[in-house]
Amino acid sequence: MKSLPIQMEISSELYSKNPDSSELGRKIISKSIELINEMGFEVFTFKKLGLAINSPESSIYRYFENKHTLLIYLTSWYWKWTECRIVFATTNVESAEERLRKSINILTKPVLVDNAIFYVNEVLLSEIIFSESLKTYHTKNVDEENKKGCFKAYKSVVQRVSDIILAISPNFELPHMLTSTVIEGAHQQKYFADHLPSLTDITQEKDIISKFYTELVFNFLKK
Amino acid sequence: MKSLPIQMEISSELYSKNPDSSELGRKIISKSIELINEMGFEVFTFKKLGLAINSPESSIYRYFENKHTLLIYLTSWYWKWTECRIVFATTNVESAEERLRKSINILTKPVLVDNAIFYVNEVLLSEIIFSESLKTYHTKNVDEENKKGCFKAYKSVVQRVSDIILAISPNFELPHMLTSTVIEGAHQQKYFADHLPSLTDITQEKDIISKFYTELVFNFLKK
DNA sequence: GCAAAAGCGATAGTATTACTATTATATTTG
DNA sequence: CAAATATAATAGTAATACTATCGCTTTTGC
Repeated sequence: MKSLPIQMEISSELYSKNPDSSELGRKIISKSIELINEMGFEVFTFKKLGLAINSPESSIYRYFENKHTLLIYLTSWYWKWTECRIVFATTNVESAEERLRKSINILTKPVLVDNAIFYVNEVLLSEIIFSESLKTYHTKNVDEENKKGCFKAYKSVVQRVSDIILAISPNFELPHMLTSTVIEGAHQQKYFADHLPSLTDITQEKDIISKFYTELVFNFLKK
Repeated sequence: MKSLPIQMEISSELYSKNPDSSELGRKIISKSIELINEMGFEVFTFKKLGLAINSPESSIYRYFENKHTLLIYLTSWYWKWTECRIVFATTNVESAEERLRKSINILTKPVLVDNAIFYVNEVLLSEIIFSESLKTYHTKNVDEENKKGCFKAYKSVVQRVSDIILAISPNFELPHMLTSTVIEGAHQQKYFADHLPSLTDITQEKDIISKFYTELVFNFLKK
């Protein structure tokens, strides 16, 4: 995708002060993506982030309540952006099968180029999503945060893909289940390949994950 | 399954002192299952556990290095036990298809009765596995813990199911991927049904999850 | 049956994390 | 240019996740 004149509009529930509105805010986003990727989300702290951008911890708290909220922000950003990519990849494509194929491709492969928004490294961000996005909703506060709309962007992507599935098989009753199985499954299989290889079968290229889920879906819908 | 004269043998890497060897140890296991289930793993602490069993925090540390190790222990216990259930359900069953069907059933449904080992409530434990077991390996120390053998019990289950799949489709190249997709997918879909319902399609009975993954697998293998 | 070892309870203490508060200075804005 | 706002610098707090010590009890090994 070439650089597009877009700006991700992130729901104001997800920050205290919009990080897109200031130099410091953009530095927070940019550097946190780098750091979370390097050290992992658990080890990452606002103190370390502050050190890395030469700002006190307390300044970061003006933008985000805590590091968990920041992760939700990053994840939402990613899903908004992914929705854009899906829309661009599928508009004017007549065949619903082809639209689904392209969507699954986008959802199951890590991002390889970085050029949409200058202060966001989409390649690193997608790595974070693949390995850490589970942590956005596997918490004590899921229900509360869900009510606040923290996961809207993700749901919207799932809904969009479900709609494509329904265009292919109008009577299929579990399109959301199928879609979320593919998305989360692809993330997990990549994680397994990197850390617990005996839970997967990846020896060669990792595109096997994408192929696997594509086949899984199309075999299921063709029954 | 009727009560069986078995004892789960848990690798000694997973504890400092074997909790099965003393009253206090068994109380730790028993109560931690209750507490983690009630309050969630994040909120659970050894301090709270100590309070609940009237023992000091420090005594618990004699059994487990930290609460994460305890979760790995519980998870391993569950997988050992699940492997037993799969073995019992599939021995003397001639048809590989039937063996696979039974295995998927065991893997995708939460446990409903509790009677294998007196100090372990298997119903609650399975709830913990469905909602929290991801947290055993989504950490900074995965690789290290994997080397120590912390996930052997889980891998063994995946291997066993993969073997059944290969008995059906000897040339299929991704049996582990398929198996772990089913296990983790079923856990996740239940979690979604409970907390993020728009990511799934569950309105009626939850057995739909089991049916979905059974169909998914058999459609895939029948191609 | 007794000495040595191990297990346990009670308590105290430490380092780190995840914030919150305060104030002075700098920057923006109306 | 005055008022509002943002930031830097620093300090402080509560909770968590351990670690250490010590005296008492129970177990065990001979």
